[in-house]
Amino acid sequence: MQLAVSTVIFALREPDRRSVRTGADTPRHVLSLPLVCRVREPYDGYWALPGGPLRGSEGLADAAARTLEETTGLRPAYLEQLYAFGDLDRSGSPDDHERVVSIVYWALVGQEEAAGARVGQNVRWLAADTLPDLAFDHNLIVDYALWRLRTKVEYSRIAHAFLDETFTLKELREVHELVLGRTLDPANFRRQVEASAAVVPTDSFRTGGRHRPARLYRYDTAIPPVDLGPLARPELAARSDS
Amino acid sequence: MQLAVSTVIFALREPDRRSVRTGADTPRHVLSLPLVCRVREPYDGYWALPGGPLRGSEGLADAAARTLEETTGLRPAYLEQLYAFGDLDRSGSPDDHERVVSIVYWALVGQEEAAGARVGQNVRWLAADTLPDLAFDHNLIVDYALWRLRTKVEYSRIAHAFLDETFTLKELREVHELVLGRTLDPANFRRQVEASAAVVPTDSFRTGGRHRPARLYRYDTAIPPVDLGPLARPELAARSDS
DNA sequence: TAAATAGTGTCTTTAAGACACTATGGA
DNA sequence: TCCATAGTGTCTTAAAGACACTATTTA
Repeated sequence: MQLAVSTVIFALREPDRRSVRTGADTPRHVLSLPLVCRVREPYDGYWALPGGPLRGSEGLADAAARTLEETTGLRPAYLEQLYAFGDLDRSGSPDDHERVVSIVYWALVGQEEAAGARVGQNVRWLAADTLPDLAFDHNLIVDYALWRLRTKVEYSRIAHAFLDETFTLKELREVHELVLGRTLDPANFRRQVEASAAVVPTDSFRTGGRHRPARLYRYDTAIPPVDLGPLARPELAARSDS
Repeated sequence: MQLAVSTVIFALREPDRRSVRTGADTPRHVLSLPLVCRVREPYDGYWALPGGPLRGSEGLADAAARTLEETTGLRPAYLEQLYAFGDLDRSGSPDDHERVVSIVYWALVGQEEAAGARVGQNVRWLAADTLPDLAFDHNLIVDYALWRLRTKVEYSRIAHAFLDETFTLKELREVHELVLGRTLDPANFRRQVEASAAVVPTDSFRTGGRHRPARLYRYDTAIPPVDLGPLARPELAARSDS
């Protein structure tokens, strides 16, 4: 029996230049995740989630953060356990009866951090909504992580993890719109965010557009991004603000 | 490295006869869970969650259902993965550096089923809100399971798992009240349940009280109890109605 | 017929959503 | 000066909660 730890890493990235849509209302960012190309059987040549075996001296979340760092050079702004997969038919090849239990985490990476992502030899970022067939049951795992991300964005503060330290309410709203896949009313969104006390206004403004500058807000770090109940010990790696 | 599967099993049981409160408004049932007394170090003599190592030929949920059956003879009406615990300091004894990763499930058992629970030599049911110090990190695990149960009761249909095939709306409301620890308005509760279409009225009534008989409802099995998104394959063991 | 719970009606409060409106910096 | 977005006001709708009220059975 093998025990592995894998991570579904989400970031908002510049869309591929080869992308067809370059119209006026094309969103500037695409929800993407880094995948690793397998170089041996089973699933030789298929894309797979970054991960690896659990080492003897690290916790589960540590292992997730380590493989995340090894494949992308990034540090996550948010990290949470997703699910433990341990069915017997996961290996794909019916010959192989070696059982693999995968404890999967999911992570969010900020814009600034993601921009400097190291792209290794066998690593590529793919858009989350147009994934090819992945190795093992990794399509199911990504689908589940996407579902968790979408449901959690609506009742928690994890959307901030995609942004830099300060941001306008429009930028925060666009993160929600990108994740949820639908537009949100700017006026109502503003009121909800302000009422939730999740963000704190700063004295700075984002200028440059052909319009009135927008106030910059910052995340109130005193408020935890999600309510994990008794599991409140944060597995969230500290943000690299340096 | 060892991989174990444990289960937090909840049922509503008759309160202990030794219980102090026998006043008029004492609730008839208590949220309880079966625990196993350890007979060796570490934590010799402490109560612990039922569980055991994962066998080579079974899935994770199968292992949870198996240990549940072995310790209590019961079949769960609801079974869901809770969390994977794998920190390095879980063993309790600082000498023992053997790492144990526990994949924990939580289960709900119906009233009829729980009434016939087999009580083994080292098994005892304890009230969930007055637990003693348990072995390992099992207090934290139970706290988290309780938190999940309480939050999930409010937006899903798992409360039905505690009841028999047919039940009155008062009985369903009392389950919610017992789990949530507060009273609910009967009129509003009735409307919410009816609006959710989770239950179907039958033509039978519960008679016997010194009052108007209450209509019996049954759970609409066509509606899944929870929304697990892409993980919708049910891990719920079928209810033993025989 | 009275006790006790089943079940209904309706008012208030709160939050979400739709959408018109004012404010202001920059081309 | 006008465009584009920032930001505000307000109406409608839906849901939750409080609580008075009627209905029906058994002791």
